Amino acid sequence: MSDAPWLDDEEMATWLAFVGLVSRLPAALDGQVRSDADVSYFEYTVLVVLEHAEDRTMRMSDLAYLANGSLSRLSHVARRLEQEGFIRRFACPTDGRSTLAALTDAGLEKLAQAAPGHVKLVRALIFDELTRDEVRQLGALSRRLLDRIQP
Amino acid sequence: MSDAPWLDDEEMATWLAFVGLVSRLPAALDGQVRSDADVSYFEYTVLVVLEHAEDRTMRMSDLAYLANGSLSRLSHVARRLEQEGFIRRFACPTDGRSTLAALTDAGLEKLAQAAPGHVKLVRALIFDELTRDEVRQLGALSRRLLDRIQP
DNA sequence: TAGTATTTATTGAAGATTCAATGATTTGGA
DNA sequence: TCCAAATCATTGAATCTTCAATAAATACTA
Repeated sequence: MSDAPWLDDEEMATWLAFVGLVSRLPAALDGQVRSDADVSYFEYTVLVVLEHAEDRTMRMSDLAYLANGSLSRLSHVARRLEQEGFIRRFACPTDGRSTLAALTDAGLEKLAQAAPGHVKLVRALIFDELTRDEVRQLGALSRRLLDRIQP
Repeated sequence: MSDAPWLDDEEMATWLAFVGLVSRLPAALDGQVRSDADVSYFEYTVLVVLEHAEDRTMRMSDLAYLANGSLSRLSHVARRLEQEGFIRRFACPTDGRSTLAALTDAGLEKLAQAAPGHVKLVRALIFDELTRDEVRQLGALSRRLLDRIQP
């Protein structure tokens, strides 16, 4: 129980900066899509994932996974998005347990509202700060750390 | 409005991994402190920040900043933490607008409950995966990106 | 094939966070 | 000094998320 050595100074400094980033970035992203298109960042992500799916359609559980959220969270959000006409849901023809969600034209317009500002913000916050090598570094590190977390 | 070029493949791959990490890490951290000590990760962070403050005491607004949360969020959380006896609040003697929050002995015990598991998890998820050079890389990148977000 | 376990999705309730409004105090300038 | 502006913190309402329970369909196994 006590066999894990504490972090040294360099690890601690890294951890503080990294966890600060992880804590603050979501609010920054959320603010932009909310003011540009009146959706949360999670809602925006759901729409983006659907946009890139075949037939703009995807199973709820796959959608939840790719949007980095729980199925329950997605289910609540999908109800709201469907009520506002940005997605529609229907039973999966090949597996009776599944529900498919599809992006509507209105949802596509919603995306068009938020996307330019989103790209601009991601550039301003992340990529304008990094050299090409650093982009590769960040990508490689992120993929490895993500693999440790994924269930 | 359309002068921001879209992300290229390498940037997009980096962004997807990074935003996935940012989305999923909080839940992983939250799960550990919640099961070890029945506090949220934000509550845990508040206690940790207080632990390292002079006299284990700090102004609410400074505490909110260092714990990476809004003042309103802290205010709600502080009420809960105070009710459970982990912190106490009192008026600042030098500035009548300010409230000071102090960690109690019970709060210190609470920290002791969560800290070993937290260090172990942070090691398992982050530092066990990285070489010393990569720790420095991640720290340097995180600090620069954090500086772009800070208000 | 029957019966059990697993997967998929939704729901309602409980709890947490955000937003806007409020109040109190201090700061700064006329 | 006095007044307006800014700072600090709290609160309640609205919204969002999590958790546990439920239900339906499919997969597995004897």
